[in-house]
Amino acid sequence: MNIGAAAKSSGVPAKTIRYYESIGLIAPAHRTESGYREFSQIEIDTLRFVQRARSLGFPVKGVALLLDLWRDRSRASSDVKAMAMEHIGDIDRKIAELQSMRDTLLHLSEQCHGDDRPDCPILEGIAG
Amino acid sequence: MNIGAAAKSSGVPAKTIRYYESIGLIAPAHRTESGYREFSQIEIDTLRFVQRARSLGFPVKGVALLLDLWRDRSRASSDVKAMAMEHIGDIDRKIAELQSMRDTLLHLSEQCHGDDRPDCPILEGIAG
DNA sequence: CTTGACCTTCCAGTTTGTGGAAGGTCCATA
DNA sequence: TATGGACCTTCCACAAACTGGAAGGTCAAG
Repeated sequence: MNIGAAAKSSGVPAKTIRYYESIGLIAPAHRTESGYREFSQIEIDTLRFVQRARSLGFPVKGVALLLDLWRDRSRASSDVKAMAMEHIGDIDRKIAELQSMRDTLLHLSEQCHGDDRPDCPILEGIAG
Repeated sequence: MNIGAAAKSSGVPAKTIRYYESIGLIAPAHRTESGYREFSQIEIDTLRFVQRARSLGFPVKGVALLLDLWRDRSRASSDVKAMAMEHIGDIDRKIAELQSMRDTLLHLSEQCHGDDRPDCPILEGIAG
């Protein structure tokens, strides 16, 4: 399978596959005589794993760790769970921050007429 | 006021003030004979505005627009409100995405023993 | 043999700063 | 007056995670 087919099959864009290879997240692909990359089913599976882990918000370095655990048949599931819980904590902090922004903005917006007049509690609120 | 005092007074780090100047978000500061930047109270107020708008999650380009509206005494408050509502929409989308990640991760984590055994529904879930 | 869809590498840009090096300035104290 | 420490200056590099585009090679069908 060449990179275009691998991209379609894994959900990771061709450009991104090359990028992942360049940063060492995935192993360098085998090449045909003419230099085209070739991907086996195992490599497609790996790419799909990466894609899913990324879509769960794990940073690329976290995905690298997850890949190591995934391939380590003697891993302890507690190690994986610890990573997941820590990541959930990160997500919770982000949600809380966004929620706080949202609350403030909504509060300010509710006080703003939103008409042709210049009077604007939103700007006043930001100015403090 | 030199840049260090401006930083303390506005909450924007000195390095970041220089950066904002370099990208044109704020006007170039006046300089003393020896080349030090000097900030007036108005500039401190502007920096504080920028700091607050950023902390509400507005991107730098959005802050630039807000600054324009802030300084435009003939603005319509509806323009400001529209920006705020759009930004709230962005935030809502981010929150929803994070919430979805969180739900999936928590669901997988709940199925994982988290002990010494290698069996791990989290990795299985990511692998698909 | 040509054409179009692939593939290759490499460089640049995105966003929002942060860290650090090399060197000039200012003020207080010895 | 000299000197030391805390400022300030510019400039370059790095962070995360890609994405776009240019220039050029390859493959398969008609």
